[in-house]
Amino acid sequence: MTNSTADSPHFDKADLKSFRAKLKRWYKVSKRDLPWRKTSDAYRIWLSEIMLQQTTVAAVIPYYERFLNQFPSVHELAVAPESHVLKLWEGLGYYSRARNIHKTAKLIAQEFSSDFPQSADDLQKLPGIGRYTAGAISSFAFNRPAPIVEANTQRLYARLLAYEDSLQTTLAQKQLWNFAEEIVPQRDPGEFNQALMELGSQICKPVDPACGACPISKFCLAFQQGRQVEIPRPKMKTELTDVVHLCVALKKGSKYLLQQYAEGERWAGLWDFVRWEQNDFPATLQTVRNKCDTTSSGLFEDTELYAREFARIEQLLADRYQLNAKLTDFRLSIRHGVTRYRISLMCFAGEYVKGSVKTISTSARWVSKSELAEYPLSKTGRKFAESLIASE
DNA sequence: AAGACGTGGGT
DNA sequence: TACCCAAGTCT
Repeated sequence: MTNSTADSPHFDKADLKSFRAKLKRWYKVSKRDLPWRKTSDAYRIWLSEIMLQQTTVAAVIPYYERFLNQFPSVHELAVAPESHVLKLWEGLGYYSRARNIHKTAKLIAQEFSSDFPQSADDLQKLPGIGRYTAGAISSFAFNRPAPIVEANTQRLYARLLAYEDSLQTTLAQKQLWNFAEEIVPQRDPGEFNQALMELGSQICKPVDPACGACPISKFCLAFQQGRQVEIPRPKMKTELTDVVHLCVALKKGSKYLLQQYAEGERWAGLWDFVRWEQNDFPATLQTVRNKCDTTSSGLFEDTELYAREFARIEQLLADRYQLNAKLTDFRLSIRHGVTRYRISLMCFAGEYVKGSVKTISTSARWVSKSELAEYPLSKTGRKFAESLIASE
């Protein structure tokens, strides 16, 4: 092997052959028994790859099973309404994946008579399929010798090459893809690629890599130099921004007001109670929240505090949506992170009085308690809904 | 080309 | 607690 800045091949022929053989032998006995490894059905491979984007295996498995149960083939998926797809995706995150997988299913059913393209280049033209996913489907399902680079293999390649520079640059990515291209075999490329990923996740871990158990450590430049813990270089960390959201479950009779997030908004396609960002959050409410976080008893006795704060939220609702309501309850405070935001969400409940709900959203609906279960809600929306249902 | 996009688990 | 990370893609 040569150093990481060189563009010449990193393995000679003999090394490469030995590398592949050792990796293969290791994978045969070490591979995990995962649902999507029991099939070569392109539809199932595709679904698993989309679900696994930025998502852990443990989180995916139950979603994968449920999804397949509901949509056994691309046809069933293609003819389903988008809301059903989103409902099955609820809680998994990155919901554009669900919208794209549906879009692509329709394309494949209609334009390709339900047959998946086999080449990585053609696959990559489809919504939600980038270079990695295209290579994965092409190699796993069709045994085409397409290279792959994702989190596990990226780390593995970087260590094999003792790649010192940041991996986030265009140049680094290009070099990693070149390396992947060099090592992928003509014979059993799918198994080879999966073996690389498995090795990356089980042995060549981000922290505390198990080099002692690694079948290919003798080819690893980082290991030879004792630098496997410092390679790859850690990513630059991004600052978190604190934001505050207010959320109100407005009730008219026995129905709650729900709105659907629009295209381009966070949680697009999902539904939630009336909810908005309110960063000039009154300090007094901050106090309420803190009290709620630390103790629940005693909080609800302070009726005066509540009367004052409810009035404030009612005013915000009126100003913002020309919607009149009578708040009755401070239900819960939820904190959660979304990428680079840390959201403090305060959830209130109350009775609708008057005003047009169209001012909230063009797709606002009054929904009964039982119907609530059928709508795809955001994570926090679901928590809130559960707490409302529990106390009814 | 940097930033947006969600959530849960591990340390 | 706070921070890091996970089978990326899109704009």
